[in-house]
Amino acid sequence: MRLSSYFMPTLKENPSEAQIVSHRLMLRAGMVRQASAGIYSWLPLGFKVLKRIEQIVREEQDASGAQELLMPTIQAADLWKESGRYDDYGKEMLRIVDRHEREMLYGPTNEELITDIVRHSMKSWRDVPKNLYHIQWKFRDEVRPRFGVMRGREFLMKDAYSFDLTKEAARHSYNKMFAAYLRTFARMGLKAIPMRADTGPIGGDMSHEFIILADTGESQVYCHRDIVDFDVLGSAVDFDDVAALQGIVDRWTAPYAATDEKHDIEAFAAIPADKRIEARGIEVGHIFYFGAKYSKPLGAMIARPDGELVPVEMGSYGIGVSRLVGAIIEASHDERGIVWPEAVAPFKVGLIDLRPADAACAAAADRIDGALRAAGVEVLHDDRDDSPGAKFATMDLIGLPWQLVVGPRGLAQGVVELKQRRTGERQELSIESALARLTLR
RNA sequence: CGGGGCGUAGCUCAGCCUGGUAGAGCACCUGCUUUGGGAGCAGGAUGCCGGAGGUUCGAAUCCUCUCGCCCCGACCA
Repeated sequence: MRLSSYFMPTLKENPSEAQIVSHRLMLRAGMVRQASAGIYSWLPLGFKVLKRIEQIVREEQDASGAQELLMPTIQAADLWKESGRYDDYGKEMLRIVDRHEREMLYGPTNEELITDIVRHSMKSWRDVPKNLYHIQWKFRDEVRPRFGVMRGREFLMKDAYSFDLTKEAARHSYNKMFAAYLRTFARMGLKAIPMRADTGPIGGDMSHEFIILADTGESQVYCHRDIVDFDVLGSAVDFDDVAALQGIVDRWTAPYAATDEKHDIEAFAAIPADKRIEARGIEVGHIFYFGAKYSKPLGAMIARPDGELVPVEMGSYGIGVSRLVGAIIEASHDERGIVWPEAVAPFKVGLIDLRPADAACAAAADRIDGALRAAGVEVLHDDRDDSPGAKFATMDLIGLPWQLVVGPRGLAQGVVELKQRRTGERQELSIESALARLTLR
């Protein structure tokens, strides 16, 4: 992509409405534009990142055996009256009346809808287990949206719902999501720590928030250092191996890790001082077992092998996809701008042509651009007629993992400069070795 | 929903107190010079001063109402 024709309206100055760093950088990098409070348009650069994150989430859900579907954003109020949540949900729910005076709502979540789908077609123990998910826009009319896309009113969320015959089977479904989440966040270059979360009226130990550590996080969290140093899961996870999966969950839930509201001061104090971590965290995922909370009132019953009808055992599993865009920036930036983990970066390489007016520079840059694209590497090629400083600053701001600088000075020596955004490390190489480096893997 | 603040050019903001032809920097357009970390000079375009009422000869400025946005708190993924 040539920057001269790409729609990427960057800002040199900080918009006054943005306080938190990810919000500022997203606006400055031209990733999003606020449409109204807590509601954003996603511009090309931001949309690319959003789709990358969404795709990683999708791949890992699929790998765990979950099946994707798509439910609507607008739901009928009737279902919510049936579950009893229509009145409970309060003003956070955006209520709409259609032309027939029928009460509708913009879905803040989908438990009712999925349960409705399932109750009509899941009748027997033979129909479970199932895990159905979708990635869809939700709306919660927050009193005070803030932090840009991290706490918007409209947000993109992956929500999965599991269906099982027994609580034991539901635990395995829960564990699958637990492992899938570890993999998902690790792939995005994040250290997400599962922390025991409030289970509400259900009780038990089956609710975890996945928290990433970032100085600007919204909540205070406490954990044992060991869990931060845990290895990311290898590629081989057998999601059908009940015992192995339980082992993974046991291992990750053994060290102390809690958010402020679940914090146990005594238990934390028992950890050796040098192993205690007190930090700020951002919740990017939440998994939850809730048994028959919805299946019972909505009559989602399945027949056991002995013929008795029982409410299906359910769990729900959310990942804040749009929130992750902000959260990743919170966890990965410096004073010059965003530092994208390669897996979610909008482009892998920023190709800077320092002097597009110079025929040799332009030819070299074009050749590199073509070679990278032919190798399947996404490139943002800065071919604008602008000062070098402006180009470097823009490229640092938008945070592409690699910058490849082509200029007259280097070309005269037969070299280009390759810079790694994260470390700032630069190296002069021949065009061929730079290409080889960037097209590896 | 309580408390506070801000709406003036695409962005950051001055002007408002004390009413009198709407400003600066950056960004944008033209030309020239420049070219390895947000360049220089010259010229140019850009605004219903958030909206509606009112006071006044005259309102960005004073008064009333309203809408929007931001921050702190409570709440939440």
